[in-house]
Amino acid sequence: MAERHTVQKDIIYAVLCELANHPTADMVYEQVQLTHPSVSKATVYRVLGRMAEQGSILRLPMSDGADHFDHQTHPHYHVYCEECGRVADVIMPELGNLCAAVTDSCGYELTGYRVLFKGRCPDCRK
Amino acid sequence: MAERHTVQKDIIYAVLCELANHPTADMVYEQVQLTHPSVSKATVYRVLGRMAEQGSILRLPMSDGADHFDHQTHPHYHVYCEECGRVADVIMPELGNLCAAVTDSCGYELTGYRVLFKGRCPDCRK
DNA sequence: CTGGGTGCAAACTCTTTGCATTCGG
DNA sequence: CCGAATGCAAAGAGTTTGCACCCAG
Repeated sequence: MAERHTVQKDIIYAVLCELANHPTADMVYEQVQLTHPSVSKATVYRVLGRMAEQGSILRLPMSDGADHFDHQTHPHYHVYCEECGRVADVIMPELGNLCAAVTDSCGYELTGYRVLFKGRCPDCRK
Repeated sequence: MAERHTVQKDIIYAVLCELANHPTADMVYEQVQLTHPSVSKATVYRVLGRMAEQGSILRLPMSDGADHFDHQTHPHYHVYCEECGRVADVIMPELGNLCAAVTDSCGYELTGYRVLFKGRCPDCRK
């Protein structure tokens, strides 16, 4: 019943940290392949999904298809470059105060919120 | 070259307004089927996609799979019920001031941002 | 030993696309 | 008429799942 420790988990988490640039599950898979070709895609998806559920990593749903993952779990925001698809961190004060207003206006009990900025990254602007 | 007016467009837009509850393309398709069984799913996706591109409706990417659509085009926010999937409008002051801070912190040229709240709707809370 | 984890391939969901046909202007 | 829009079915991307085998505790 207890969760087990496996080599695959270590590899996948290590790759996620190494890539750092908010990769998709598929990007993680590709990178894992380079050093550990025997790890299957299903395992990468399962491990990332499980870790995201447990809160040890973050799942970042982007507007365009694939979810990205972030090994940084502290609450922060992201910018998505609409030209190259790159994702960067945004440093900004918390918006926690928004939630109260929302509950008041619609009667929903809030559990969280998600903010995603879009634009063009410094490289694409040049 | 000019865009043409077709019956399908009218039907699809009418259904979108009628459903009002931020339906997915598939929900729109199902509803269209009831009265106009000859309209194909591809057309529903194409028409909704085109209208969203032109700005006559909004595409709302949700965390869970399918995109939802909104016939209300003025800028506003949404809450997603994690229990039943329902989407509601959120009345709240604009957050435009956020963008300046973001450009400063990461060097991205901002084109927009997206906010999505999550929680449980009044029905699911009871 | 035992059942959680893995690998593989097939299945699934949402969406897009190629192509022949239709029909609006 | 002419080409934008449609219908159909097949393909595509991203992700999940069933099942037999494997291995961590």
